[in-house]
Amino acid sequence: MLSNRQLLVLQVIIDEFIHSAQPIGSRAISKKEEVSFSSATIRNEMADLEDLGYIEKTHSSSGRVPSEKGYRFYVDHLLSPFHLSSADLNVINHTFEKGMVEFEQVVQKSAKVLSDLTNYTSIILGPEVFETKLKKLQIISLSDHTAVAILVTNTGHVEHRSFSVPAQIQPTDLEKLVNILNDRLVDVPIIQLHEKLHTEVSDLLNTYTNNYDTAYQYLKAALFEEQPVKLYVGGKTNILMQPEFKDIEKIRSLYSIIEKEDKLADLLRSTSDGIKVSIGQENKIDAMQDCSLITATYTLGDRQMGTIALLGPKRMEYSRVISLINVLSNQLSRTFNSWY
Amino acid sequence: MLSNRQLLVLQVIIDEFIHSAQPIGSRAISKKEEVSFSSATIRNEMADLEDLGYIEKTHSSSGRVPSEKGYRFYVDHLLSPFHLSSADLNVINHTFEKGMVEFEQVVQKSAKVLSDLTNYTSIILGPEVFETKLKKLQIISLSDHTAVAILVTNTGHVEHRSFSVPAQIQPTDLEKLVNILNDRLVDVPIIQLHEKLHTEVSDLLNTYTNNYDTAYQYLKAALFEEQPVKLYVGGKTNILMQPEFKDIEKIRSLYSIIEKEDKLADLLRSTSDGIKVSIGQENKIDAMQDCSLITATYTLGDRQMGTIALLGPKRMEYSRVISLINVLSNQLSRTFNSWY
DNA sequence: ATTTAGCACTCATTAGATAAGAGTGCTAAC
DNA sequence: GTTAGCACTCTTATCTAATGAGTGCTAAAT
Repeated sequence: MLSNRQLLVLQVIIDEFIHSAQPIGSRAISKKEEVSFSSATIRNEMADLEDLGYIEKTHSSSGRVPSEKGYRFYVDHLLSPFHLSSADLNVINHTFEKGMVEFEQVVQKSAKVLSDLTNYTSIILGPEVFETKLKKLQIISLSDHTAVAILVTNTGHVEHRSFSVPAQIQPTDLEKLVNILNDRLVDVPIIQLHEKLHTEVSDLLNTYTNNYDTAYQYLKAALFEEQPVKLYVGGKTNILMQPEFKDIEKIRSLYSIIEKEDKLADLLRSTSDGIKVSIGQENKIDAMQDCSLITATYTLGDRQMGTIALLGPKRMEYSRVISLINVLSNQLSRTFNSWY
Repeated sequence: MLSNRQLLVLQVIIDEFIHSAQPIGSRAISKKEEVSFSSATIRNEMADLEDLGYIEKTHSSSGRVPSEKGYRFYVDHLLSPFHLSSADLNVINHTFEKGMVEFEQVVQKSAKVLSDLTNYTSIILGPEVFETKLKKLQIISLSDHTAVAILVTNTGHVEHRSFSVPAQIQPTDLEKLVNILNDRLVDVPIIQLHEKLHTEVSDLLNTYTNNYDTAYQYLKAALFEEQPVKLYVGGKTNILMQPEFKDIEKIRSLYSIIEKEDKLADLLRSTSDGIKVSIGQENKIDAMQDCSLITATYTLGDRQMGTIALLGPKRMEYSRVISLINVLSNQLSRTFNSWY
């Protein structure tokens, strides 16, 4: 169990290091006004903290740097609730106050705000389509052999896909097909669409000429095959500002992860409720071993809807960042809930 | 006027430098099999080439490096037609052979192919909407106070925007409005849409109740206000591989340009027909002073439709890259033309 | 009149050597 | 328990050769 003085010393070291990115020496600590002990005393405490694994030296006579265990302890026990500046709150509120009515827009702006305010890289996943239902399905012929299929959800999301129409299918066939599908599928949750298509609709279609069947195959391929991940990344270049990433090799490996959207999406999707902080090695992904990832979920009703995350160096402004993410994920939840 | 031998020396220097990124010395040149002179002779020629401004030293006793004037001369006069490897051609053909039917898809894939094959950063602008016409306009009510407007062009492009519907407007109002608009505007080129809306339609609408007018204002705002630039960038991280960008500061300033899509779009839009190479200072943009930008246009009929570009270090594989861009822009033109 | 061999000279890069400074760990005194 | 004092360690910066790649020039060879 750490003594109060050890807690204080650890706190000061981490706070200072977060700002300076430089190893912290005993003298620097003893000079802080909340500390009233000599540097020699601090040195003794530091030696103990090092033995316990909370801090490290970069070389035998250097100041101390937080270890991952140190960060972990800091995040779990030393984080005082942070008072966001009214400037920060203003920026966020200002973003949300103009009436946005589209998922994408809201999420994209959120990602931007978050990365701008923190100077880290923001990643937002979702929203997932649990509650979204089919509002309308439509096929519009463009020419004899091409058409575009459009799917609209009750959330205002529009999915579309062009496809080429085989010669044996008439535009009227497509029209009838769409009518049938609309009859049957409107208000069906998107997530069940695939299943419903198989069970209910294909029977129905089989009673008609086989033209419908082919047309249906095409339509299915066009609209439902790939549900691309919706991932929004903001402030990619902020990484370049961090002194811990002055090494091009590190940047490269980190960027190559960020570009792999599906990997990243899986990572965020696996998050459970609430705010979670992964520090360094706690991250499964190799290239993130020098990073911290903070994730929070936003919800619609009691349903988890998506994840909002921030990627930065281990030396993160945890306190402020967690508050910001908190505010923002709540704001997201509130906004989406207000729509339905 | 340069002698044949000077041309040869210049060519070898640039070719070598493009591959090694290292200053080229006289001995290395004299060893090349196409060169049959001693290093001393080469040195004399190099001194002349330097006086003429085609090559430079990095310091007083270093080998030579091409100057921008040298690159310019190389591109203008020394570029032998490059035989693309069949591997390269295969990759490109393979990309285009599966029946893609959507602008976006084609352009996106092209950007990816181009950056993958070259290891530079590809930027594709467009396609512009000269020839595209309105195919269908639609408004779908999502709830009492929100709706989504969808615009479909004859090219299969779908534009959509959610908006909130003021209380005084009824869903039926919207329906009527859309019917009127569809009657009048289908097959009107997108580019004239704005104008036509003002001249023809607003008169028409004014004869009805003013509800239409408000609804129309909303619709206009939702659909036509901002025509976002369609810019596709591939291989952003390839920049990190280039030895000339080992300086974080340079990377940062270059990325900050790439992120400013509108600036970039303006840059590409200003391109005239054919292939154009901008080397270093020839680029207007400060952050690109160490880069070369190669642009080509693709066309629909005789109409310039968009621009395809490649951004890399001045030390670019001009020959190969230009051939690739050529093939790809032709392929783009061919694909689009085959659709209409 | 070219071309080339030879050589002095320049400059970047590297390695070692030294000095300064920051910070520690330990001991002994308070 | 706390602190002053001091030896010790390691980093960083600066300096000095030493090395080597490459040039420019001169004089000889073709």
